[in-house]
Amino acid sequence: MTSKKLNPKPGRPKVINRTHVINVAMNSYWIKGVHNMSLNEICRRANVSKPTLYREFGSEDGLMTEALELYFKEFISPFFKLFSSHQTFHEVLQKLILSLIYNQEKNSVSMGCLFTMMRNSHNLLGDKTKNKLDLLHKLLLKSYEQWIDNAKNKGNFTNQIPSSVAAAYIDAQISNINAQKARGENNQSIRDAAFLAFSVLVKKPFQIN
Amino acid sequence: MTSKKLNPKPGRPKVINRTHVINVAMNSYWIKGVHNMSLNEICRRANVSKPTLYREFGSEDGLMTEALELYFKEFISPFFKLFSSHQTFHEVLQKLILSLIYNQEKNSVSMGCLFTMMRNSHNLLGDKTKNKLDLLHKLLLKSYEQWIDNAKNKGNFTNQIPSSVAAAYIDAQISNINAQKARGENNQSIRDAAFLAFSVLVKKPFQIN
DNA sequence: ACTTTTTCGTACTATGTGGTACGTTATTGT
DNA sequence: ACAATAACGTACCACATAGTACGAAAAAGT
Repeated sequence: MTSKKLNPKPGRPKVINRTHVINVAMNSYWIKGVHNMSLNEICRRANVSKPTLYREFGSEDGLMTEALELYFKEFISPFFKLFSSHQTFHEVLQKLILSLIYNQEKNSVSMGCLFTMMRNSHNLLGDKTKNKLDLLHKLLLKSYEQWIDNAKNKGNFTNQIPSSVAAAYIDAQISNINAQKARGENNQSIRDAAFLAFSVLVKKPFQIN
Repeated sequence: MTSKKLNPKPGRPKVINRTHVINVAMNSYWIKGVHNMSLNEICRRANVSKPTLYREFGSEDGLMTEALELYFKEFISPFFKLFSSHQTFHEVLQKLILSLIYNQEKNSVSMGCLFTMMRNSHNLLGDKTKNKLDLLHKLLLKSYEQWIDNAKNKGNFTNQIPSSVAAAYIDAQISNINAQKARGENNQSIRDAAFLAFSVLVKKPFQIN
C-alpha cells in the first residue's frame, strides 16, 4: 500500500483489477448473451463501481472489445497450433469438430461461442467491437486458408476447390455448429450433421469416437 | 359508425386493425431484429395506443406469437407446396436454396429469416412464442422428412441416410444460409457454400443459374 | 504541514422499457 | 332521456439502462 518502488506515481493507487474485470465480462457475455448482459450487472459481478469501469474502458463498447479479444485469444487462437501441426488435414478437422461440440461447455451446459454470437448480432455492437470482430474474422479465414494450402502441398487435401472457398465453407460450417450448440441442440445430431457437411472436403469418413 | 347491422353489439366500436398491427410487428421484428424492437416502437409504427395493443394481444409475448405465426404462414409454409410437387428432389432443393438466397430481401437489403432469428435467441423469448416456435419447428422437420420419404419412394433420393437425419441436416443448413444472410455475407459465397453442403445429398451438381 | 496528483465510489441524470389505472367516448338497449 | 356496455387513449407506474458530476480519499513531492 505504501511502497514507493511498486507504485512510484503520485495520486491514489488503483485498485481495479483490469484482467479480472475483462474475465468477468467475457464469461458473462458468453454465458448470458451479449445483449442480455448489462454493464450494471457486470459491475456487480466484478465488484467494481461503474465510474471506475468507465475510467478503465471508456465505454461499454471498449469493455466488450477487450472481452472479445480475450475470448479469441483463449478459445480460438489455440486451434491455430493444430493447423500448423504435422497431423493430416483429416485428423485435425476431426479433432476440431469434436472439440467444438464436446469441449465448449461449463457445468454440462452448452454455451455456443462468443465470437459466433457476436457475428450473428453484429448490427447491435458498438463500432470498436465491430471493427475488432472484422479483424479477427479475417485473421481466422486466413488461418483456415493457410491450413488448407499446407494440406494441399502435403497431398492431404485432394479436393480441387479453391482454398479461399474451402476456408469460407469451413467458417460457415463451424458457425453453424456453434449456432446449433447455442440453440441447445443434441450433441449427437450436431456431430452427425457436421461429419456429413465436412465429408465433402475429405475422402475417408470420420471416426465416431 | 351507426349501423346496427354491421356492429350489433353494445359499447364503443373497435377501431384497432388486428391484422395490420400483426403485419407491422412482423415486419419490424424481421427487419430490426426481435430484441431491437420495442413494443413502444411498434405502437408508434402501427399508430395504436399501448393499452389498445395490450387489450388485443395481452402481452408482448402474445403479439410476438402472432407475428411469428404470420411469418411462418407467409414465408415458410409456401415451400410446402414445392415439397409435394412432381418435381425431382434435386430440382426442388435447388429452387429452395436459390429462393432463400435471392428472394428474401427488401430494397436489396438482405434480411435473413425471422423464424431462424427467433430460434437463435429462443432463450430471450416469452413462453408463448417459444412454444409456438417449437411447434412450428417440429412441423417443418416433419415436412422435410416427408419430402425425403417421397423422394426415396420415387427413386429421386438414393442416399442411404435415414430420413430424419437428412431432415435435420437440411434444417441446419438452411438455418446456416439464413444466418449468413442476416450477417450480410456475399450472396455468391453463400450460394457456393450451400451447393457444396447440399451436394452430399444428391448425385448431380447444382446449376449455377 | 500543505499542495498536487490520481483514483475512488455515492448519487445523480436522461432515457427507455413492459405494463396499467382510470376517466372519457361511442355505441346499443330500454 | 338514461343506463349499460365496451373500447378508447392520456398519463402514469416501477424498474432498468448507459453514462457522469463531484466531493472524499489515498498516495507522492516539497
